[in-house]
Amino acid sequence: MKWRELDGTSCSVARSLAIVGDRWTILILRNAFLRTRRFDDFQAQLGITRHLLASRLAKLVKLGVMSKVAYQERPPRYEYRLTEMGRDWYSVQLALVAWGDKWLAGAAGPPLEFLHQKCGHKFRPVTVCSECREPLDTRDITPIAGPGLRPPAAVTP
Amino acid sequence: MKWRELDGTSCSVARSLAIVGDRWTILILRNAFLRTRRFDDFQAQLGITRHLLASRLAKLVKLGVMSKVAYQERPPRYEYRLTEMGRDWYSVQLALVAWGDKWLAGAAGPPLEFLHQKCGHKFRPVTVCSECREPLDTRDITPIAGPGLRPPAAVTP
DNA sequence: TGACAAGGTTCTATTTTGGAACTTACTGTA
DNA sequence: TACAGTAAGTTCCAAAATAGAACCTTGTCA
Repeated sequence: MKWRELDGTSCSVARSLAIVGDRWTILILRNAFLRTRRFDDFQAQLGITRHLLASRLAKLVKLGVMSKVAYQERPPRYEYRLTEMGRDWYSVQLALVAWGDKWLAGAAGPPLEFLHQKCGHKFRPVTVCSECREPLDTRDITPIAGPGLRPPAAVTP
Repeated sequence: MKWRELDGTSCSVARSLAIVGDRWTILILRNAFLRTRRFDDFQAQLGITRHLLASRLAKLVKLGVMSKVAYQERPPRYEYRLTEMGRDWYSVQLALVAWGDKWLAGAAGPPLEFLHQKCGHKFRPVTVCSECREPLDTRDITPIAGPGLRPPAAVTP
């Protein structure tokens, strides 16, 4: 299977990956959350080649995850900002950070911690059920067919 | 920057990506959560080439995300199961599914829905603060240096 | 006039994938 | 005994993506 066939599958994981499924894209978003906005800043911070950066940013803009906004007219200069869709990616990033902190940080502890302004505490993100607010565990969850499911269901669930 | 340099960086996103940062790996884990365990089943369900599947499974085993267990002796046959580290990946997958469902499912609705056995309801995963249990919003969160932070902090946060 | 800046594009070499066929070690059937 | 089948890989070559560096464009500033 080629990658461009992925977003046609009937699976939200696959469809998400068709957009953000390469590592550079995820790192670009990470830095966008840390307030990076300009081409040269992304390039310097990430060490990505300019060629790939241009193509990834264009893709993110095309798909609505970021928007390209002129911040001056002469000469024309642009910056890249997260859209609402892009800001919403934050929950995935938090989950990714939590996983890395738990399993990969080792004895040194996590490289970054997070402060929740609303309550003033350092926190970990916890994924809970929208209905009962209990933390979710794999074994308590049963996937069922949704309205958008297309066959072949068993092949690409 | 080459990919093998990534896991040396002082960032949990980058370190996580060094393990699960390609699309096939994430799809392998997706199917593992749907109870796939054997080489040929992964291959048939995903349409991945056998070559890549072998290399990705080997990597997941080496890094402790999955384990390779013999399920018969003669002839020797193996299956791949999620370890605790692998099962813990589920929160990331849930976040990914939720993002895809929200932004990519379109009018048809999500392809899969999830039932929470504990409360009996269909649910969405919600990411909340471990301290105050309020849902997290990007703008309420401030990253601060953690114990595992190594310079250059500004370059690869 | 020349140096500098931001935001790209173009070029080639290297690395990674995709696709298909082949291998190994056994089992079950004719 | 020969032959087909199964699970889990490995090998090979062609096609696609990435890395690294240089170059281009439009403008400002000294």
